[in-house]
Amino acid sequence: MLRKRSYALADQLQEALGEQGYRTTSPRRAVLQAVAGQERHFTAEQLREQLPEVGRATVYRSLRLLVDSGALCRVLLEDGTLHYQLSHHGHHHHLLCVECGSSQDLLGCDIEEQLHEVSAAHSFQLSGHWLEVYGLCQDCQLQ
Amino acid sequence: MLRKRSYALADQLQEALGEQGYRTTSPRRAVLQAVAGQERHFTAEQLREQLPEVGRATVYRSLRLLVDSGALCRVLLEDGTLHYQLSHHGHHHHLLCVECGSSQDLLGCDIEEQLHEVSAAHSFQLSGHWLEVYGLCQDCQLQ
DNA sequence: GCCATTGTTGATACTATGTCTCATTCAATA
DNA sequence: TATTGAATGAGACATAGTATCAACAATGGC
Repeated sequence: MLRKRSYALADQLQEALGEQGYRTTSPRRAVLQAVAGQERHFTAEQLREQLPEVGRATVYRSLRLLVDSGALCRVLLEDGTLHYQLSHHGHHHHLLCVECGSSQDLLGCDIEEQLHEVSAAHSFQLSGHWLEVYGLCQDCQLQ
Repeated sequence: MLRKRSYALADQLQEALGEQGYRTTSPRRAVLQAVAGQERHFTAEQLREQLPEVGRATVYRSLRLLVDSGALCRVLLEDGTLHYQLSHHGHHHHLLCVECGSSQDLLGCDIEEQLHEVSAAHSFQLSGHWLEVYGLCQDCQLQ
């Protein structure tokens, strides 16, 4: 079931890259499948360990490609390490559980709007921002 | 004038560390003076270049000390590099100019409050967050 | 002022997380 | 199927630190 879903997702990612002129190669396909099979955010090295047959540089290159194309987003954990995560929506933020490592997308919030207002008040022309939110998810609060 | 001010600031930092039981040593004093003399955010390596007589490890150790004591804060630039900056206020955020590298503190904003509300709506118990805002400062908009 | 204690230093090795180079390989397409 | 340029992978290099440990030195008690 999961396997089926992640194959479908890998196909979808592959197709998206194809439309951007990138070739279908077997190392690339292996990376896409591994990425599609992740259940949580992951580090580049974690992914690489799952792909001993793919060169290090290729894993990193593929990750960059996926981030640039919007399929993956980078997530900054509280300890400063950078993780990657499948990105289902456009620009959004994450609620990261510091206990179990799960993450929820933070939706339906108008932080952007408020940032625009406050920036304007400082005569600052906003072009981007980075926001991560840390805490305990519902499950971890009970333990 | 600037020199006088940065000596005074260095003294102040030194004193604060002294109260926490840290010793006054000459390498540490050199780092504090260099930090106090920075006009913008800076990287650890930039600081180290200004202090060829101080060991690398000592520069990094002192920076960590200053961050832990609240005198410095870490700033994440848009390119992913980590900089340090004198911290005048408690917890706050930065408006970082992507053109000239200057930064303003983002004050008088209730992002925290809003994050609490939205987290609650997701049944998430907020414990911390990281926010950086990028754009153009007033001066750079004119050019 | 002198000594003992113990925090601090710095040289160096190591780790983590990438990027770059370049000869080789292989996917797309004509 | 021959061509060609994109993609790969081994390995060097870069960046931003942390760990180790012998030697040093700031502080406090005498």
